Amino acid sequence: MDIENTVSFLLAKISVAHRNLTENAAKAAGLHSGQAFVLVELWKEDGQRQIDLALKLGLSPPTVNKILGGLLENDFATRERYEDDARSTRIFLTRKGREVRADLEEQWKLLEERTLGGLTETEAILLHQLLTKLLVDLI
Amino acid sequence: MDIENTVSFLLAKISVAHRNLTENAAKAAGLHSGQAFVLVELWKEDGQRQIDLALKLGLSPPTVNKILGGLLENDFATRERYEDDARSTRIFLTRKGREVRADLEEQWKLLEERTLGGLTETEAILLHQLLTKLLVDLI
DNA sequence: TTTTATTTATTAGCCTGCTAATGATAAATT
DNA sequence: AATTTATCATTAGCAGGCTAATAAATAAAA
Repeated sequence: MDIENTVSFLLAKISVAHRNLTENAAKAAGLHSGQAFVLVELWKEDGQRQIDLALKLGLSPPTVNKILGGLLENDFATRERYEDDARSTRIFLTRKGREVRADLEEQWKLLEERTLGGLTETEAILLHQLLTKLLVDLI
Repeated sequence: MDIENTVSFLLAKISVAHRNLTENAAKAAGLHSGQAFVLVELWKEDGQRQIDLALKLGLSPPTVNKILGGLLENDFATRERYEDDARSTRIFLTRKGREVRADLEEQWKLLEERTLGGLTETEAILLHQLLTKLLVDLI
């Protein structure tokens, strides 16, 4: 078993390198990468409960909770008690949280170009298809 | 710019999911994932300096330093001063560090099967090629 | 030779992930 | 109705990453 010659090994290496790029992209928009992913989810549907965010993001509730701490602290979102269930809270975007979207999307475009820069168009499409399939399998 | 429809977004999602699987694989061999990657490097060449490990692994020196702390503490490796340069240290495998290899390789094989289980042989090969190219570009 | 610059390891502190454990609330069972 | 079980948010604590800052030693330059 040659560990280094596996897809798993490649994925691990790519993860670290790409995560650094992602962090830079988010930083250029005034965010951290984790905050960016939560915002993407809130842009799709505002006012979600933390547990639903965690489920949709594929993250643990404590992780989401921690990320939300940063978003609240930096005024990208607010937390309100859920009327129908006192255990839950709902997360709402602030104006700042809504307006950072354009900025992040621009930075994400640059990130994508950086990521795929060395591949041909055909390779990029193929990679996208394969990763989509891989993600479905991993979940 | 639809962030969710990018390779970068897919990579981020896959990273989290796959990292959890990797951690489990390492755990089954009595390791943490970071320790596994350092050991892979030491199995190729024993007695390396920390800075060289960091360079080859594509990690920052503090990260390697922290991971080594766990490896030393758990008796997988030892740290010795470098005779020719008092700034450096050399990391050597212990017997335990050498013997855990077979175990990790077995677990890694299972990890790889889990990772690629949903893909055909052709897709797996294609993915391996594309990821190899991607990694080279990202570094 | 003396000074300056570079390199190496390390520490501190942060973000992203996780699991385990708590407390509060809601739901289900008896 | 009372008890038990499940759910949700949160805290604590850990590993894997990072940058910035420090101390010590080497290398380079004056």
